[in-house]
Amino acid sequence: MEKSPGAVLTSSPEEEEEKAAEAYGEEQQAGEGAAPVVLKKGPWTTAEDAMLVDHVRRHGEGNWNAVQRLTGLLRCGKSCRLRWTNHLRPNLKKGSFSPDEELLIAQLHAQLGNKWARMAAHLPGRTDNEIKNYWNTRTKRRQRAGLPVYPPEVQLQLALSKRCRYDDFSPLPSPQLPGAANVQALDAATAGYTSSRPAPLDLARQLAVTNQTVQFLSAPSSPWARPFARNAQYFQFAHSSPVSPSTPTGPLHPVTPDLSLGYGVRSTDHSRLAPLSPSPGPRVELPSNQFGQAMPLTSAATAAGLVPDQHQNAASLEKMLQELHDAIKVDPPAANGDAVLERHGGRENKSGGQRRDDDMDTLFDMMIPTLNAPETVPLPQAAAPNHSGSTSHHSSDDQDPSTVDLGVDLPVAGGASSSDQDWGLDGVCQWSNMSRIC
DNA sequence: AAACAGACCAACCGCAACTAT
DNA sequence: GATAGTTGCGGTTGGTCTGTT
Repeated sequence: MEKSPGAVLTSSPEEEEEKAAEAYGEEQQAGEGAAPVVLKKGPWTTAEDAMLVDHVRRHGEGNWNAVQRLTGLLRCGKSCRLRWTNHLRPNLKKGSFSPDEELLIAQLHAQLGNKWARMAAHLPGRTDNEIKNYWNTRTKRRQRAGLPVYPPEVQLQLALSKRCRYDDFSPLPSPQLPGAANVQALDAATAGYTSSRPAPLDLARQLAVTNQTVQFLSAPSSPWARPFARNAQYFQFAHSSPVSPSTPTGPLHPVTPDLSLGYGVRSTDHSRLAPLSPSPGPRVELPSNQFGQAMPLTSAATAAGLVPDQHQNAASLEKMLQELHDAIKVDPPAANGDAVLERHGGRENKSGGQRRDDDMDTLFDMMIPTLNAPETVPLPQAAAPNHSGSTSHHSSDDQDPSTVDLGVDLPVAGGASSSDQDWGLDGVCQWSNMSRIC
């Protein structure tokens, strides 16, 4: 919105300017010992803006309480600072947020919580107030609709970071980065881990760089991989013949949450964001709650439709998962029952395998609320606002990042349909296109 | 056309951290 | 170390705009 600063004034800006000038003159005449100046509140006038800009031009930023004294502007220092930082300072980017910015905000919020100023530092030209307003309105709307607050990519990252407690939580790769740079960014994001633990992005990175299609022709031997197989209908198999979502006989639904594009980049948004690879080569697809339309498939039907040349891919993925499985152990449940994933060199202990399996189930549950009943995937328009998704309120300000538990409450949609609707491929219900759906 | 609801935005308030004396 | 002043941040409020009924 580009509202005029004086839009809500009961008097015109000119009148306000006149009043300000009068007050300024009176104050000058009154001199020392005069009654305390009654500072003005409310929207700023263009004249006040001009005075403030002129002051900053002369004296620079800071020392805001001196503005009133030096210019006669009837505003407190706080108000001056706010006006300057939010509206008058140069290089401010006005207008609505771009899809990239929206995604970055989601990522940053997942990472930082309500740290608007720190988020603004990652968004040049944007103010904390702007980001805060944006997030609050979008979040409120989505919660009311029972939709997940975070995009699926961010949910996955949250799921991984929530299940695994690490020494740090590295910056996310920028969605603006081109594909190769994103892989580098992922590397950079994981490179700072000095402990023996894996970086939280490792799983996704491995999946991203594997660059292979996946398939499950039979139940995987690894319990770690079973959830993937159980939800195989949510994987895309790039090697197979293209299966149209509308193809009645198509066993697979081409969902495309492409982690290889860096967290937060939907592969369905290639027009907006650079893909990892310039060529549409085969890639691993992770489960997603994105649906172009309803696909009431069962895993059995999915498996029945697999083509033989995908067998090798399944083995490849399973091998990769097994390696990951071997590299991670699960601590005994904490007091609160949370399992803690940690790296270790040996094989799993007796109970670890089951818990890893549970972890992956949990991950899928968080990612895809419909997984437990895929046959009931409703039509996109059947939103079910029966769950108040919640954002974590990170009240523990400035916690030591080495100990911070990014316990963001994953805003899982209560209704199976909500995520379908929200992250649909038709552009109607995308993250960045929510403004008028409720 | 009017009423209403929701979205959007600017600005205020209180608090905490920081800095100077 | 205590105090006052300043700055920054996050939560909240209130006004306007816009779409819907």
